[in-house]
Amino acid sequence: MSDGTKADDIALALEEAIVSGEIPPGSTLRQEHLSEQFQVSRTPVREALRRLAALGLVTFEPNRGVRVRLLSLDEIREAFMVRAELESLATEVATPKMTDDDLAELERAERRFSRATQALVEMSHEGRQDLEIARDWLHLNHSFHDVIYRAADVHLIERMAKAARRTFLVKPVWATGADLDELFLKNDLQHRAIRDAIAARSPQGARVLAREHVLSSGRLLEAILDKVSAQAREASGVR
Amino acid sequence: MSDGTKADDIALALEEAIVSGEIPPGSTLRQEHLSEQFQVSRTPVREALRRLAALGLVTFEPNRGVRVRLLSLDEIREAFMVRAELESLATEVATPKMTDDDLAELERAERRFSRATQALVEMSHEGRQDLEIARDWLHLNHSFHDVIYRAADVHLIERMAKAARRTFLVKPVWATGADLDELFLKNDLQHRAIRDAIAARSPQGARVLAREHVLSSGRLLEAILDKVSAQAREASGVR
DNA sequence: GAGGCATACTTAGGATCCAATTTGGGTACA
DNA sequence: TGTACCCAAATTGGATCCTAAGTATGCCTC
Repeated sequence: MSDGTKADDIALALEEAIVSGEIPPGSTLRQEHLSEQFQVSRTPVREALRRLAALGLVTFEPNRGVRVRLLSLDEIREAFMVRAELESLATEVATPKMTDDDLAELERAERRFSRATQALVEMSHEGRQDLEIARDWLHLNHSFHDVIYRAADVHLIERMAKAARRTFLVKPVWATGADLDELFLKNDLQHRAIRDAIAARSPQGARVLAREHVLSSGRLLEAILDKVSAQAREASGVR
Repeated sequence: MSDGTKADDIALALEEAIVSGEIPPGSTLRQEHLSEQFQVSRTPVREALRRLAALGLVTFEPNRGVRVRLLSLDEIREAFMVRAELESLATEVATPKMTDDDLAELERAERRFSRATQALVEMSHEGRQDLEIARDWLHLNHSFHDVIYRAADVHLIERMAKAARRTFLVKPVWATGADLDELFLKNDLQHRAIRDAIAARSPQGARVLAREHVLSSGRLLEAILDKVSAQAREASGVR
């Protein structure tokens, strides 16, 4: 019960659980079950669900319950298109506004992300699957862009772009492999290029690079999804 | 109680009332007042408010009530930037997908909007203030873009662009005058240009035109807001 | 034995009730 | 006279209860 109302807390917790894949897409949520899980009555639970419904994470089916939304590949592609437009816009707006402090922070964020990418690639070479490293990678990826948002001071754009971020699940992001390493490294290099363009005070350049970067991330995710489903097919074929 | 739950109905009604300016921005909403207004208990009212809060139309201040969000000029500008990006993206996506039927419908929408613009300009010349005509104009403006969205078949983009549409109020749109006529007519011509680009199967061209069109609409709204506030200043000065 | 209808059970929607927090006014004291 | 404190009224947040809608199960009929 960190802050404010319980409905908000529950909404946050459920959002996290849905986005992280802890609650599988397509499953139906029982209000009573949630209420005893969070040790509250059904009232705040329902208010939280209304919020999630407005965000598009769940759908209400009157008198039948709420269902966790499951996204098609098309919708995931759309989400990346939206992010590409909005993040590139934010980057363009941010470029002239970035102070030296902001640039220094951006560089720190970029370094941290670089290290996370290194760790991910090493992990891939060793054939390990460390969910914590993968989660860190994703989080630091977002952190980089968050620095830009903060400098751009565009609350509405930020809010909508982050809504687009939340539409797809991060759970299946944990396929790695030699074929993907190249894409991961490219992703890392793109951060550097974006920062260079900002440092060079080129709004248009930064914009184009940011756009390409997000679309490239989308292709990376698609490659990962392909690989995951291929592995799943193989596994079921063996069985 | 057209469909589904009362919470949904109330949310729709409140959304309309807020966007239309019927409920003034910055005012606080009393749950009990709303419940007797809609002839229901406070429970569905609160669920409706949660939905509006998730959409960003109102803000919850714990134990203090909900406040209708009031937007700064900066945020209105942001909303138009978002719309410019998303609508141009949708237009680009739609262009190769438009069937002849879609194009015919787009032309009809454009014609209707043209007539609404004519009516608006005539009204301006006669010095009248007809809220119905103005409302029609805005509605038909949206209709034109809705045809494009339908053809593009991009639900997420459409949802987010429409969320951006809803962030600003349409109430102050009712200043007219000779200085604004030019901008209204330009707006109308841009629709024609966009349709021509789509008909010529030029996704990039349509995209650029759509972007410029939305940004131009933003400048139009700013001009209107300027005029309205100037008139308000004059009125209070006279008094 | 299969299909349809009725009934019981499950679950969501909505109303009412209680608790907790805020705010405004009034009073007492410096 | 101004300020601080306290109490009461108003209002929201949350819990419980009731109703209605939907689903499943079982019985009856063909």
